[in-house]
Amino acid sequence: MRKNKTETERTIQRLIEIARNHFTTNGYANVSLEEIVNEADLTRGALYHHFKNKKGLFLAVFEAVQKEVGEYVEEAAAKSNDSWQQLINGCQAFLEGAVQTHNQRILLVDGPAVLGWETFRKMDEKYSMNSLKEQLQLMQEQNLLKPVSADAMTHCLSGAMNELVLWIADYPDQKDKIKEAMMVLQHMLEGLRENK
Amino acid sequence: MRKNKTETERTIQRLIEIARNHFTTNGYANVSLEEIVNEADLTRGALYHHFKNKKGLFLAVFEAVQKEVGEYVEEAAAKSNDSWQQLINGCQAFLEGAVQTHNQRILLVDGPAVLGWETFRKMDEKYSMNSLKEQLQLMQEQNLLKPVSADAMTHCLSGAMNELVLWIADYPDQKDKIKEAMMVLQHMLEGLRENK
DNA sequence: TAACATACATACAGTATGTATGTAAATCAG
DNA sequence: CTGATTTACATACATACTGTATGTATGTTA
Repeated sequence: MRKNKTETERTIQRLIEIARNHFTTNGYANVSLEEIVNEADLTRGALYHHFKNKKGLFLAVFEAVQKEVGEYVEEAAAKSNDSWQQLINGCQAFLEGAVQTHNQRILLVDGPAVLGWETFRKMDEKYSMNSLKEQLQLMQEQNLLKPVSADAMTHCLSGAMNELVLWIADYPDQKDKIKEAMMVLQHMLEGLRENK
Repeated sequence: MRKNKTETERTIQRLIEIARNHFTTNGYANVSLEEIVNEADLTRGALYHHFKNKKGLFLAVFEAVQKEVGEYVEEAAAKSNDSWQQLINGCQAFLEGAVQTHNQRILLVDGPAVLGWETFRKMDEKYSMNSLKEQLQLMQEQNLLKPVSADAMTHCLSGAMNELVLWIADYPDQKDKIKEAMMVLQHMLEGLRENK
């Protein structure tokens, strides 16, 4: 080979990064692979060597973004020992993480449409949704939450936050909007809290 | 002209209906206009005469679906005089309406991606979201809801329901899932209720 | 060093959108 | 009633993009 393994890996990462930029700013459908490989000083042959097709490239980008946000959420949640506070921290971190750098377009707009709802949901469950669900189930076992369907709760919360992200992303004063959103979320969660 | 006005209108409606079927079953990106016009015994020329482009056709379909669901929601809400019950009725009707006949793919998956988030949100606000927001604001004025951002509440609820629809749609026992979802929604709304 | 694999480049085929142009029928003007 | 114009399409074509097949140089391994 012309290049050693790390060099090749860097090529792949570079393609992912460039693609990520294009996808976030122009949207999946409006991005041609030619633009991407041009910027990477490669040809489409190289791209198709490393990725199955356009969707495959998007999948790689999607995973990267999701992993990034997921880690940010976990990190924030871990800052507290109180289950309830962990949930709140995680929610806020998700809003913050998904809003920034227009991740939301990849995660929430193009993601479902390009990958298909089935694939999208599997990915979402694997990363962000799963940890949320586990947290909610844990809290149910601790009698902190009412004994209603954890699945429904998970999707309810997840959906609420996804939409809130897209709402927030449109405003310049995102800090304020995140506060407003968190107020609502906290109240809603209170409704699910088990009253002792 | 070869045809009178109603005849022309019927051509347009036929195209919208056929397109709707194709979009719901195959998704926007996997539908070629040729398939659609073939089924309508027309050519793409006809389609481009009545619609600006593929996106324009989708927009027409999207509007039709949204209007349909919106009317179903309004109708359900109007069955009660109690504001709180109206909200509950409306929420349930939305779940039912959006779930059926795979409307969800057009409304919630392809919609944002194809139209772009901007356009999608405008449409969504014009139809479904607007009535929800008005209802929430009304309830706030009646001191039924806590005085938190009505915007945030609207998006929160709307997002929750959207995601719930997509979750529910995957199950054969949708009636049960809708019940589960409504349980969670009602609890969450309780958290937003103003305690006298 | 010969066989093979890797990392690309190049060329091409297929398919889809969108546009420009053509045409028959219907309506309208006088 | 007849010529002009508009409507509702069809046809033909230009363009763009994806995906695939093939070629090639370079590195690796036996």
